[in-house]
Amino acid sequence: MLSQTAEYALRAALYLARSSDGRPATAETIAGALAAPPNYMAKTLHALAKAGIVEGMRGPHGGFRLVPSPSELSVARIVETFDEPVRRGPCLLGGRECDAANPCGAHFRWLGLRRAMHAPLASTTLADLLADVAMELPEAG
Amino acid sequence: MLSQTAEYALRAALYLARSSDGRPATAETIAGALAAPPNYMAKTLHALAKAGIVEGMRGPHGGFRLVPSPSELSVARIVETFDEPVRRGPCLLGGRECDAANPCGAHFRWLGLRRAMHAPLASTTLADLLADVAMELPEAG
DNA sequence: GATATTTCTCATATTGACATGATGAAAGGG
DNA sequence: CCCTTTCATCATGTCAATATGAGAAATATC
Repeated sequence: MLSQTAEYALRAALYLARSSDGRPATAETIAGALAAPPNYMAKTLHALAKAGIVEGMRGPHGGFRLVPSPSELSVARIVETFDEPVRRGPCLLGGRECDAANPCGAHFRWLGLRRAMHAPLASTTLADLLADVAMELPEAG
Repeated sequence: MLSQTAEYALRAALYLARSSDGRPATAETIAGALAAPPNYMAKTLHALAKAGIVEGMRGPHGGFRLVPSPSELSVARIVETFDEPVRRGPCLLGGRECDAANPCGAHFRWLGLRRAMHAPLASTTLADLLADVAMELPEAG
């Protein structure tokens, strides 16, 4: 359903949303809490930073901070940083290219299906996912 | 959104649904019409056969035939032959495993989102996708 | 039963996502 | 100014999905 990288990114964003106590969290801390590969998590967080979803701060007491408010940050925005939503290519019914101006016979039905799948991603925010969660992190040992 | 293999399979099934004139279509014919790699298409069709979605018949005038009626064949059934829908693994909020009996804080919201994404696949049939299409194939000149 | 056709199956390349490791650049504390 | 901490970047390795190729098994036609 989601690529591994996109899921790491979503988990990291959820972590940051829960730990919004002012202090940024380091890539290593996040990776440790999420049982994710530290180096890969760092790379993923950097990609989120380039997309403006998180902000990276270097030096002691540095780390990553969530930029948008969780209630303003959709799951779709995180996922689309890594998984391309539109698949350019031949249309469902044959070999040729297919778009709105030159649609194949299944173009609009297929588009509708894809949109229906995408809609929940766009309408769900981090705050929605965390609605059942108390907004603190357990202290690590 | 879909793996390449699953998309080949969906296209092949749509091709068979349109060309349901009694005669089976060979893997080569289908691959040619869909601009797909012939050998890979054959392999994909075989996987569909093992899933009971198509039937393969060997020998002259053999080929592949769609088994269920297009109106009874959901896109989900085709896609799930190749893309595993359930992702076992650590939960969204942390490193531990997470299920209905021992849910993480985002378990049910996340489950709801995944179900919302899956529902259109399950409720859309091949007949739905082909609703705008005349049920004949153009003759290959 | 010989032959052509076509699926079925195995073996092997290629490619991109996933992951790891090392180094460079910025920022705070002494 | 030096040292530590941390992000930023580059180089490389691993592996599953994708793709290719060749041969074996089955079936219709003659």
